Formats: sequence, C-alpha cells, structure tokens
Amino acid sequence: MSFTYEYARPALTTDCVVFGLDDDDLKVLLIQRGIEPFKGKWALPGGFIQVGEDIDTCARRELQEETGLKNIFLEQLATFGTPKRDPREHVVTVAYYALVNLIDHTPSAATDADNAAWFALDDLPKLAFDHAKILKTAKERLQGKVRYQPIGFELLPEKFTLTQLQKLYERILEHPLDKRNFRKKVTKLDILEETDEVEQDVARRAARLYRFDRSKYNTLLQKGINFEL
Amino acid sequence: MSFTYEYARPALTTDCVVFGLDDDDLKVLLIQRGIEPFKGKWALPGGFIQVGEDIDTCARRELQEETGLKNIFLEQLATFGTPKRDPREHVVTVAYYALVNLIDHTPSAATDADNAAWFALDDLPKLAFDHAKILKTAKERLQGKVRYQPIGFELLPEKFTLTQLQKLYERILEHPLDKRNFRKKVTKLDILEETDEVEQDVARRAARLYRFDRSKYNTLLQKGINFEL
DNA sequence: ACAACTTAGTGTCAAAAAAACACTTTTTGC
DNA sequence: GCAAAAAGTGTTTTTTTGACACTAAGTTGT
Repeated sequence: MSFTYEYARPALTTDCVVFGLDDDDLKVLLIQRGIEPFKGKWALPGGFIQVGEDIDTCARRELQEETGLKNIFLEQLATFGTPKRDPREHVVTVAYYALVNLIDHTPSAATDADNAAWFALDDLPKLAFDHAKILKTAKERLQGKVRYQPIGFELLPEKFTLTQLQKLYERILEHPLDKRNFRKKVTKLDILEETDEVEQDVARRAARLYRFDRSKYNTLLQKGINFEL
Repeated sequence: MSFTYEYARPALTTDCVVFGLDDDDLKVLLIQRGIEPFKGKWALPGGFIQVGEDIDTCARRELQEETGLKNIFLEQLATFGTPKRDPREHVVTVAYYALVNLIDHTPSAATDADNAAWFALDDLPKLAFDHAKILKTAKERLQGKVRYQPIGFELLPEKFTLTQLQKLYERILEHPLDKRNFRKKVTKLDILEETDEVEQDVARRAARLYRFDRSKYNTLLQKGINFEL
C-alpha cells in the first residue's frame, strides 16, 4: 500500500527529551538506534506521526513503545525542521520534553531500539541527527520553566525531603542555593504538605518527608501568585 | 506530477500571528481566505511547507506572499496537529508569532487572500480552523515573553516616547502601570538612548523621543542581567 | 555508654527592589 | 492670559532578597 499526494511532503516525527533524577543526578534517557540511519548511535526516543494521530499522542506512544514509560509529565518543546537534519529526506520533528521520577517509572528498551539507558547531562555520547541541539534547547527550557512553575516535583518521588528538593534545583539551575533561604522560600509558597513520616534507612538523623500539594498549587495559580525559586 | 510514500503523511503548514501596534492599540493581522475551506472567513496568514524548505523560511515566505511583510521579528510559537483541525485532511501547522511596527511596514493583501486587515485583539471576527486557539496561545506567549525580554520595541517605531512605551506594555499586559515606577525601571535598565528630538505636531507639550539601544542590550544580556517590567 | 560523625533544622540583619503616592512644568488652543 | 492636556520628576514604606553559623538529632564504632 502506498499514498500519493499532489505536492511533496516532509515526513513528520516526534522526539522526546526525557529527564530523570537518578540518585541526585540529573539524567537523560537515550536509546541506541537499532536501524539505519545512525544505527548503533544514541538518540532521543521518537518516531513517525501517523495520520489521524494527535501529536501529543504520538509522542506518548513512541515513548512507551521505545522505553516502556507512560503516564508521565510531557510538554511540547519546539519543532525542528532544517531540511538536512535527517540524511534520508526532509524530516520535520516536533520535540517534547518529559520529566519522570525513577522510583515509579523504570524504562526498558523495545522496538527499533537496541537499548535504552540514562546518561548524565555532562557525560553524553555523541548523538544522532540534530538531537544534541534539541537536548540543549530542552535543558534551557527546563532551567527557565523551573523558575516560575513547580514542575520540578515531577522528577521526585511522591514523598521527598527538602534537601532532595534543593539538590534537584541545584542540579537543574547549575548553581548552589542557600539552605535557609531555600527553605524559607519554599515554605512561604505554601504548596508543600508536611507528612508525619521521615526518611528510612539512613545512617544519620532522618529528614522529614513532604508531599507536593497540587490542589493548594492550583488555587494559588488562580489567584495569580508568582512562583519563583 | 505527484509524490508517493509508503506511509500516509499529514500535510505541513506554517501560520503566523502578526501583532502590530496601531495608534496605541494592539492589533492582529488577518487575511480573508480566497479559497475553500473557510472561503471568505478570516484566518491567520500561512501556507504549506515545501520539501527542502526550512520552517522559519516558510513562515517568512508565506507572510510576504500574503501580506507583503518582510524583515520582521518572527519566532516559533508551537505546533498544532489535532487531526480534525482542518476539515480536508490531517494538517499539522507550525505556528509563529511576529511583531511589526506599522510605521515601517504596511501590509497588503496578495495570493490566496482576498483581503488583509488589522483587528483589535478584543474585537476579533470568528476565525477559520483552530486559529482562535493559536491566537490565544500567541497572546499568552507575548505576555510572558515581554516580562523578561525587551521584544516590545519591535512594535514601536525607531524613535518613541516613554509614554508610548508604557502604553504598549499596558496593552500587552492588560493592566495599568505606574508612570513614575515605570520610567524609573526603564531608565535603570539602561537600554534606551535619549535622542535630542521631541514629538512633532502634538497639541500639547511634546515628549522626548528615545531609541532602543540594541548594543547596550546585548552587552547586558552577556552579563546575565534580568530584564523585568 | 559515650565519643565521633553526619546531616537536619533553624533566625537575624542589611541591602535591594517594589509599590504607593501628587504636584509642577511645558506647550497649545482658544 | 487662561484653560486644557500630558510631560516630567522624588520620597517613603513595604517587601523581597541575600549573606551568614550554630544547635539538635540520630547513627556508628569502640
């Protein structure tokens, strides 16, 4: 079966930059390509959009097919369509970025991918296509977004300590934060719920666990409160 | 001539939300469609991407073809690809937004468009396709962006008064600003150059004209200064 | 049991930024 | 020359930010 059009059309794909927090380290999920072009090279998970399929749906589908990840935070990043970014033909890709917490979601390789693995942001292999550029854009977006929207919580498990939260922000923003000022700001925002639990199995004083309170956050958003860290 | 592919492909277009400042009023440029679907309805200027053409290039080309506008500020907004947004078939559109000053750039209708006209943001006709949604997204982006990047100047003529600048920000942000605080902030940023000219032909005290100093702005950006109004 | 270690948790003060607020000056048109 | 209209200009208060260091709690090893 084949499809014929009056004018030539670029192919359309989605690609996804998946950020994950692994042991206080910010990482990206890459797959090793099982097919040409760039067979054997590391790349962002992604694939072709089907006609009749919503773009977001495509990004989620490809992500699940290639890494097993589902039900995660996913947002459109930008569209990249320089004619020669794919050696085969003109391929336009709609890039997304996703945030996952590695406690609840463990990825695994699947179709078209030999392998899926996490790479630290400062220790990346050479990427296929223009994926290095897409990744750079995604990192900049994450750094920008995290300042005025509490999306960082998507990277943490449901319950977390304030130190974990601070370290996460330090990793994303790439500079150290003052502990007291950080805690002051976070508690003033009033979007955290203090649980009555503490960390388990740590060889020191255990820290209190907190939970992100989405309903408090939503009411704050309505009132137009600005979130900034 | 025709083109055949193994798998079906959505069509790919660009659309552009062009903002312009007309007599202190923020407006959008729309074209009246000369062909089906939605013939006679108002829509965003845009059209099909050609294979081998960069997406930005396509947006600029379509804009020039349909409105005559060129050499203007243009930035990618987002990509919209809900399957039924075009009644003919699955069409994915990469939306852009542009800022023009109406002194230097006067639009005119051309190919595929019966007519091109400016509409106030709060007095829009019903738009074709999902263009109302795209326009809403563009307005939100403009409101967000204008807070930390001095893109507002793109909407003003080369020389402008501080009152013009303030009114522009008030139109975009949709709330009044304090005159003294506004001027304090703007002058502290030190990205304006005071000219030795004043307004002409006004039936009151003439205001001093200023010019946006792009080189000062660039050096500030390098130093990582944050711009916020 | 206690000493040593490791991280949790906490408050004050100074500086900077933001917000509120009103009158005088300049020019034009009548 | 006076009424109208917008230009231009500082001060004070409040809020926010940033710098800064010690005690408390719990664990481990002896």
